[in-house]
Amino acid sequence: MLKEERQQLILNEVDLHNRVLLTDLAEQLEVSVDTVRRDVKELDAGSKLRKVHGGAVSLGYTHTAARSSNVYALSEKMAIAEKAISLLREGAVVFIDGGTTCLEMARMIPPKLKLTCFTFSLPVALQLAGMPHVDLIFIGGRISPDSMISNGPYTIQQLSEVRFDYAFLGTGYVDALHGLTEFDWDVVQLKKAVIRASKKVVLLCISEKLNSQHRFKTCDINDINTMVTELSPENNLLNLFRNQDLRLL
Amino acid sequence: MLKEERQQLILNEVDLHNRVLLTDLAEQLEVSVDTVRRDVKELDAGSKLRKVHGGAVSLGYTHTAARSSNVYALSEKMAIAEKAISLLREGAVVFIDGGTTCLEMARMIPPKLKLTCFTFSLPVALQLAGMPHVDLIFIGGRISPDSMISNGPYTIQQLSEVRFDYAFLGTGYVDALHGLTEFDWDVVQLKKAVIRASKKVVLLCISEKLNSQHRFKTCDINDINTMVTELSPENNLLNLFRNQDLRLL
DNA sequence: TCACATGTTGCAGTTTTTTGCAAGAAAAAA
DNA sequence: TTTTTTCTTGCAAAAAACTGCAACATGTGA
Repeated sequence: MLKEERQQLILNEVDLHNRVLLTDLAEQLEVSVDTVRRDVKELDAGSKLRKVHGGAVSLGYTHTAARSSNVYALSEKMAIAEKAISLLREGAVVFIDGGTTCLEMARMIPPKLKLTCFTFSLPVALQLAGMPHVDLIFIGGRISPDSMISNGPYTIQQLSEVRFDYAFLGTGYVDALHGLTEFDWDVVQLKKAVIRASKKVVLLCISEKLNSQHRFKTCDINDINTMVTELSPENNLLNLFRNQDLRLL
Repeated sequence: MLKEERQQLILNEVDLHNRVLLTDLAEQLEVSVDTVRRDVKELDAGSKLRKVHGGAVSLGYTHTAARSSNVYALSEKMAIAEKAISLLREGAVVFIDGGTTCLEMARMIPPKLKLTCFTFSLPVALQLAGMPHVDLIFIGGRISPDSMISNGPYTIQQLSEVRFDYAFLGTGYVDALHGLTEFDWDVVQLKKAVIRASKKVVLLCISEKLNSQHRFKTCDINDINTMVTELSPENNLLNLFRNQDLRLL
């Protein structure tokens, strides 16, 4: 039997049953487990399936969320994400908000860093689900079609039952005086719940949003422990935020 | 024998059998393996077939192999999805399982049909989240990186608090005698919880899976109300399932 | 016709690929 | 924790691929 042929059969089997054992495949194909293992390794390298301990799983689900081509101010957001990541410690329990900046952060989590991540954002979850070293817990509820995050009383209730070391939050608007504000009342309730559930709150915020505000208030600036922008912490634009306990990064 | 003629015969063989061994060709054509090898190399360079170690495979054959983006047996799954969708009624509260068949079903939900959909599959959720007429509720919990679904006690507990009109389920393995079985014990617990939460259970199952089984049992065939395959309900392959209360579609 | 270039084929020696095996490491299970 | 299973690594045998070479056929031009 040709290697090619064998690998095709492995793919069939995996796609059909979602998950198969190497030993089962070996028996079925009448080759040694080592051979199957090598085949599966190759197919994995070629992104045809995913190799796991003892077997292989189908890749049918995982459209590895290709970054939607046009993210606004991507380079700034990547800079923010990079700084935010430097706050992560092995074994930490963190929450990651929705939004493109937080999504960028999720994407940039180092592949060796073991974390427990909570999120209620589908795109963030999809991103993190592809990382085997990340223990991912999705906070369910009614999904809002606009933001792709779960929201509502059920979600908030679940947030009341957990506790994060760090919450990495985005915001619609931020102002030194008026704090974090949002367009949506629902979103404010949700973010409040996240803040209540976190020991420390890190705000990821592109400098363009500084000194803007809207109707509904999430929290004061003082409720934030660390604010991450793409600017240097010494930048004059941050002067109004240079106070008390707020750490700039 | 002319080289041209010989190469044509090689192509015929490849198209006929999808794969051939160089040694077989050599014997058949009564030339040395080296000659065949050189021919195959040329044909490969001309994209007439694909040369692999020890033989050659047809291009169509490898094309189905390189379906990283495509779903295995897509047309069958679409046929199943279409039939399953015909069971949906305006305003129904349904659960949709993970897996490519169910994902296909989610994708094909008519744009005017108002539904309340529950799921614990990230890809399915992502698909449904884009549909404004669908009220989507994600059942949260720890996300398994393999299957992109939430699982574990938390998920199961939440499932115990809801009630669906219909649950559209996939399965790893199905057998008339042994019922629905899975590779993973966890998955079985989860599916059991779904079945408990549903008034009616619809199994979406490609015919290729019929008469296969694995270690852990989800339920008996009798616990399923409707089984949907891509086959006509009268097909002989379904004879073993033609019993009692099971409705074939 | 002859000399010569060109292309094809088979052979031999060497290199590469594939495969299975075994021992220790790592991971999962009990 | 201990036990079992799986993974990794290195190795060796077998199969296949590659290379260079020689033999042979075919065609070309003098």
